[in-house]
Amino acid sequence: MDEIPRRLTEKPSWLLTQLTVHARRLVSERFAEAGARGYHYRILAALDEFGPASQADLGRRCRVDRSDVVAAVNQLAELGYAERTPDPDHGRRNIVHLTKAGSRQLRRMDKLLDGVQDQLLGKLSAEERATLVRLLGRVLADHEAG
Amino acid sequence: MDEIPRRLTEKPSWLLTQLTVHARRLVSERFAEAGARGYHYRILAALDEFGPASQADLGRRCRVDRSDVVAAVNQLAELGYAERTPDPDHGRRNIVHLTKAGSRQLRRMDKLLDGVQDQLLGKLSAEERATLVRLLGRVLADHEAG
DNA sequence: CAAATCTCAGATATACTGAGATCT
DNA sequence: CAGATCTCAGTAGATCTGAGATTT
Repeated sequence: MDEIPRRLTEKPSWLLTQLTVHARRLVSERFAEAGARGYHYRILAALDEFGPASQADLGRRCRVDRSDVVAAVNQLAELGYAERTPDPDHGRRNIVHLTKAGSRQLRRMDKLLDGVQDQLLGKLSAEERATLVRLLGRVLADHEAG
Repeated sequence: MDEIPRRLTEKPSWLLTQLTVHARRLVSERFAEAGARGYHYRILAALDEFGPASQADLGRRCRVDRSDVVAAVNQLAELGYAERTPDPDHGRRNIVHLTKAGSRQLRRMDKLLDGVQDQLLGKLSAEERATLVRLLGRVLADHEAG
């Protein structure tokens, strides 16, 4: 395996981007088996945890652009995992809600993702994994806040 | 700030991809000030540490696709940061080497990146930063190896 | 013929921007 | 009018694929 320049391997920004490449590949390969995409999981997760919501809310919660929520909800609706109904209190707004098939699909994706996290974190101990998740979570929270 | 579904915030793959979004933005904004791109830094770093190399070697060392090395070296050559000369021992192969201006540009980018790491890791202590870099490095090494 | 190299042309998924139409 | 929403069309950067030409 070719040696990577030290300037890169010492920098958190490089480590993050490179690891993300691996993570994305693992995730999208698994999801592809279930005919799903990353955006689908995000949106299904938000619908499951917070209940029916407008597309704008879904986008804000899942960090998905307003524009991409449209396409993702279209796909979820075609697959029968979500339904879009007009909001009676607001003509322009839609209310998106989870179907039973959508719940099942979410649980299916949960299992696929559990496997991915194991593949991803490889040989880290349970304690090291927890530390990593805690540190990443704190850094992300700092950026989300400020 | 809208609440993120727990399913997401608990998963390392989500944390990595979201943090990478922030990291990339910080890096590319800084690099843009110097008229540079991420691939430029990778390649300049490899040239500096390992000396002149073929484009194929550069690609392997920097994890840049063969196809994108071509474009990046074109740009570096136009900017006067690298030179491409045919390999006398191998007709098809080029040898890329760093110019003095390239060395200076690399050091300039080093300084920009130092600032980025501080912005990126925000409020983590020195010890926490070291832990994070160590854990990320181990995970990445596992994937690179296997 | 196999294997490595360089190059181009195009695809992909994620993220984003601008604009327009609709509604409160 | 401001402000939120939905939608479309298009852009941008990073990564990768396929193919062809060249050379060992």
